[in-house]
Amino acid sequence: MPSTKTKPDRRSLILGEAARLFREKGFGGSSMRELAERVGMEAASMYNHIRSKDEILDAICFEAGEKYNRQLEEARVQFAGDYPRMMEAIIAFHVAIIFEYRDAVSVLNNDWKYLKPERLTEFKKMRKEYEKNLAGIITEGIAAGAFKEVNISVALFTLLSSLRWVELWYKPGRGVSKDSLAKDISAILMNGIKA
Amino acid sequence: MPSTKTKPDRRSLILGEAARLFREKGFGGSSMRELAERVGMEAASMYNHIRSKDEILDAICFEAGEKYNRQLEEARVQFAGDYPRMMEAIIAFHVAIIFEYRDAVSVLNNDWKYLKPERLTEFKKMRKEYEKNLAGIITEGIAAGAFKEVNISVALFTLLSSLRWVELWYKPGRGVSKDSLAKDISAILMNGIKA
DNA sequence: AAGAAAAACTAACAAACGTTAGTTAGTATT
DNA sequence: AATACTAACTAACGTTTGTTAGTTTTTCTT
Repeated sequence: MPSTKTKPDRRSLILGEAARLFREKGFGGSSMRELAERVGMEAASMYNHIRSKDEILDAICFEAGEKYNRQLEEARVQFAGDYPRMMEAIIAFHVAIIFEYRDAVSVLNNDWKYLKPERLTEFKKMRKEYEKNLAGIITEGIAAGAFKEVNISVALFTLLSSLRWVELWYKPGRGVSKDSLAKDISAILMNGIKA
Repeated sequence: MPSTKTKPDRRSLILGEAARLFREKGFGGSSMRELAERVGMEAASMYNHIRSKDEILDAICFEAGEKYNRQLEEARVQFAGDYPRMMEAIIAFHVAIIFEYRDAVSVLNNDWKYLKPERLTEFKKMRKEYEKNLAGIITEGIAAGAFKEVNISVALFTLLSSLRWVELWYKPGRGVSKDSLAKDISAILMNGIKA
């Protein structure tokens, strides 16, 4: 049979450790030598598994980005027509992705601007597309009478930024479950804080 | 009379240009030579006005941080007892500071982690204190019956992150006034988006 | 067991980094 | 006019950077 979990998979190890390091020190502040130390090999040895430092950043950003794209499409079809539930699902999967891929999400959010020019353009396109889809959902929700007539751009970015902060704020050890966190965020964004 | 606007004030020029550069490329991604080029002098010449690259970051972060502290204290006393209005004022001054000191705010938000260890500790303390004050306001607002019984930490970070995003999203040329933006954000955070 | 392929190593490169030293030109003070 | 100060300059320093070359060790295949 084909090896299912036998491979050590050094490349994934490097990418994962790189995400951790970039999260702590930023892309520019992280050196290949320090990364190599964490991985447990010499800097030069890593080049047997990756092409360049830029390629590492590239892989992390786009792999994480695609996770978001897939989940958004899934929520779109699964809760078609039911906008409040769809929105809750969107909030929930954002939280879930952050819980599972915390380091990569951090890199996606903070270090995307250091992508090589050509790929940077593509990344921005992907991101804009995501925002457009999400804005579309809000617009439809308003049209369907499910949402208030809020400013769509402001609602979009309030939503995205509230979710982004989870990555910056959430500390794994604190015993906060992702379900309760998603629920609390939903409560505030859906109903506000005013009594 | 003492010179009120006669001084060229190279130090401020350097700090301002540094904020712009750090915003674009990050602290680690910005070199003293590139900064010097933007300022219009040689890299070495800047050391007549600043002590080190770290000192630049330090000055930007703490100066911007103090603006927030002052304004929060002001809102606290000005709207004592009226929690909805106080919250709206807080949202408004966050937006106002971002409109006026966009670059510095970006550095404050993104590059604070590169402060020298000793100052980093102090910065974190300042930040934690700010969050504590804001959390206190929310808590009091709930006790006074002005706010719903939301999760305080989640409300706090939803608020802060929604405001933080303004810096990332807002493009100066787009003709969005800071008053209308503050109003739209307030509407969503206070009342939610659900119809 | 032999040979091939993969993955580690050491050593070194050229470039860029923050910063210092030493000097010079312009400006203000005496 | 002499002096002191400010702010610019050029040149260079010692590190660190990402990366390559060449070699040796480990692992897989036959």
